[in-house]
Amino acid sequence: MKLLDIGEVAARSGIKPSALRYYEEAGLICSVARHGLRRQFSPEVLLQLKLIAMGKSAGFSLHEIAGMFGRNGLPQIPRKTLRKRADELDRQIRELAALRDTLRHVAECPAPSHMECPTFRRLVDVAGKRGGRARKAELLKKRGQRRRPLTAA
Amino acid sequence: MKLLDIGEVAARSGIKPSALRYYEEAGLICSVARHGLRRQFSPEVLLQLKLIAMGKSAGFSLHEIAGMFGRNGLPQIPRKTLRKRADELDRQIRELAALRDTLRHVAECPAPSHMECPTFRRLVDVAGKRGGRARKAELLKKRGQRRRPLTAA
DNA sequence: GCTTGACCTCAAGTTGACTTGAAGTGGCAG
DNA sequence: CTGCCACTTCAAGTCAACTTGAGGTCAAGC
Repeated sequence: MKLLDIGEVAARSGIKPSALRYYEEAGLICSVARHGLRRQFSPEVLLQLKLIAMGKSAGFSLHEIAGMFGRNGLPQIPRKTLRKRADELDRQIRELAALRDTLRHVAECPAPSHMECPTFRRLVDVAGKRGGRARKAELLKKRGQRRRPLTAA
Repeated sequence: MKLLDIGEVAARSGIKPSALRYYEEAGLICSVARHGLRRQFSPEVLLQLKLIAMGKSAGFSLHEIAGMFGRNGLPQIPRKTLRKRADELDRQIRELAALRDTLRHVAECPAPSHMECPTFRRLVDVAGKRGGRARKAELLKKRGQRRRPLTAA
């Protein structure tokens, strides 16, 4: 199993070396050795990076992701928590789908003002309904964080 | 149509007054009048805020969202762009679904190391396949932004 | 053996999205 | 008329997630 140095990992993952060092510092990934000064990564890290990218895309902070995948990059948290996360993702997926449908609708709809188009209002409402209460509770609880970078970048 | 002052909007939307002012400053919403010094918002703004929340949840930056919904909070951009956005959302939804499935799988799977579980690997791979090329191109193009906060907060 | 270039560390800077604090304003209840 | 209190502005602070820059290391090719 040959090792990769940081430039190689960067090239294959599309993540800059500086970010990779930052991730290592943050405990999200770890290099398995050094060649001189140079970090050597196992190819495994590419999979971990994919997981990290997925997590970021899902709106989790690096800190949360770090907590999600323990030491070796494999998830090591209570099943219950995992299921809760999955449920949250379901909610988020529904919202995104609503936004997507809204955009598609707007792209087609010839109405002069969307605010008056019933289809538009219904679409927007859909997003709010599901989990509205839960969302509010979460808001009150989490005062002051959850910036959630969207990634995809 | 009665107007709301900022505290009222904050209470109904769950967004702090300071953030609302910030959004106004950024051109995402606008107050329709002043009562003394106090901003007065049309109830319409609540719908706009919902759209903004959806956009944030979808991973768009406030700047992007501002570009998405013009002046009065209604989308005013080329249909083609809207459709492209919708397609991007589709991709993102697929990724989130993959992450969700991965989490659910991990919550159930009794394998000692997930990295060795074929189901796990397949799930993770799914996310990467679709749009890998497109993603890379975007990366090269957008150097240096797209931090994407996740919101949902 | 010398250069080169990809790596290293560490501190400081950047960006986006807000929040916080100080100092002021003004409508309205008493 | 007097307070009060929710609002106002503006500057500065904060936090996450990186990036940038200065100054240094070292293995490999010439």
